[in-house]
Amino acid sequence: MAPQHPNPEPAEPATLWERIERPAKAPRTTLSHASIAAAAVEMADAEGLEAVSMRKLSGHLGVTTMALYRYVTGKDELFELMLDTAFAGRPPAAPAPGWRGAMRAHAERSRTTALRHPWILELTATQVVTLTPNVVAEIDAALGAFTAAGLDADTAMAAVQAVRAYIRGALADEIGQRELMKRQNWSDGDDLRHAYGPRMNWLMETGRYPAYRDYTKTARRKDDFAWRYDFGLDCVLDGLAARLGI
Amino acid sequence: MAPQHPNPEPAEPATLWERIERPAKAPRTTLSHASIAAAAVEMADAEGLEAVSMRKLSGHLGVTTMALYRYVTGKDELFELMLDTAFAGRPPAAPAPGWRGAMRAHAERSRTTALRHPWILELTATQVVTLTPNVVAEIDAALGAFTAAGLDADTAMAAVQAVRAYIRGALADEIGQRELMKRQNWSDGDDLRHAYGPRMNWLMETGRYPAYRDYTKTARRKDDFAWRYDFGLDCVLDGLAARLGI
DNA sequence: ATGGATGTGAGTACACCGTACACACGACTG
DNA sequence: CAGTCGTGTGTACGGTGTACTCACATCCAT
Repeated sequence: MAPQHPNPEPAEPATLWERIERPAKAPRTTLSHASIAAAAVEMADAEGLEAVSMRKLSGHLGVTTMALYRYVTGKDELFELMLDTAFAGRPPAAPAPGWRGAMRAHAERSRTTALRHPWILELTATQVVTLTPNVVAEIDAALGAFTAAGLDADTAMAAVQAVRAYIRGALADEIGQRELMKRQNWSDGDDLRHAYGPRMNWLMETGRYPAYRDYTKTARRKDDFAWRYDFGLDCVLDGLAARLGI
Repeated sequence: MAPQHPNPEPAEPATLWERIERPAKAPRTTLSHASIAAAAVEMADAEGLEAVSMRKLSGHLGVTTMALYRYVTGKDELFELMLDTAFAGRPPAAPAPGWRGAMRAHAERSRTTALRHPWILELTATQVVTLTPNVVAEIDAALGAFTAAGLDADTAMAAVQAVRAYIRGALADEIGQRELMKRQNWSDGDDLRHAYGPRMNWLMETGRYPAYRDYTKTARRKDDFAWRYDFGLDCVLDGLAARLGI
């Protein structure tokens, strides 16, 4: 055992964001948090989240696998980095009037981001820590919009969570369906339901799901994602307005 | 190459649920879909979803790994089986009056199930196919509740999806926070925020998130999950009632 | 009753994954 | 000019999902 250093640990910066902030000495400048994150996001966009492995990512960057671990303590932190990158560069606070406008803008931005980076939903469900700087900024803005309307901290957070919960769930639904269609090169939802059929048909044949069966036969807006998204969002916002008197 | 059978493939049952239905000849009866699913659910409940591997599961069942593949085409189908099992045995349609009662019951059942099997949310986000028989039954019941109130198929589905989207998102939030607390043996949310601190504190110190910072200091119901859940649910239901005139 | 068909579980093997560890290089600081 | 420390390299280990082949138990038709 070596001379046994007196201080067990000097003062490791510990958190990822703190480490990023100070620009590092830069002896060799091949890699950076930004370049790693960008490459990972690109890979996930193109081939899906499960295609992002430390090996493939390092190969894509022309670097050994273990080099990544200088910037990231493990794959979890890589995911955090990706998440924050996906939510970066979005309009800080669109010129929307009142809390309602702010929440609509928030919802629209969320959908745009999720459609561009479908793996986000998978990530936020798996990941333990999802509160990256850009995500916190988003929540902070929403929170501010409600407190500005006169709500106390608890109620404002409850309102924010109600809206964000809906957004998250609705997007998870939509993305899930879209990914299923994409995976099979289907353009139309009818294709989906047709080849989804082997399972769905059999289930429907059992006659146990009359309402669902009726829906599949008579519905017309089965693929109108945007309409359904806005419809649900309006319900939540209406409910908030009525219930909180704002 | 053997005599080259004329029919390339006789007629494989293909879908998991179809295969389950017919009980199979049963030459050896060590395993069954039910026993596999039950063991997997038990493992996931106890040690988390990531602890469920084909090897560990087979070991737990006293069987070789590959034996499982006689009942399941791959891990995806195992997950499907688990999902369906988790949603099984729930009261088919509680004696709740009207669509509103039905949706409240639906929401409560969903929360109970999610708290009992936290891995469900992780699963539905990752899984391509989440429409297992028991899940479809749930949707069918909800759909029926709305059509009974006079809604057409499209609107009824939009309403169902609005409610289910909120439920899904809200539970994902709650479960995520609870899992984070459980993972560290924290009992209180303050513990969470305290040790979450290294990251959170630093972010807050930047002063970039005034509203969020204010919330962390003045809020009192930070851990009242049930209250927030019901609050958001009521908002959605109020919005539906007002917007659809039901 | 008996012989073959049929499905079951065993065993082996492969490719891939995340990451721990020890080492070599090279630019900045003194 | 010399030393240091951050940076990237190489190797290795344990774990994963699953494809393939083979021995055997059970049931059905004879």
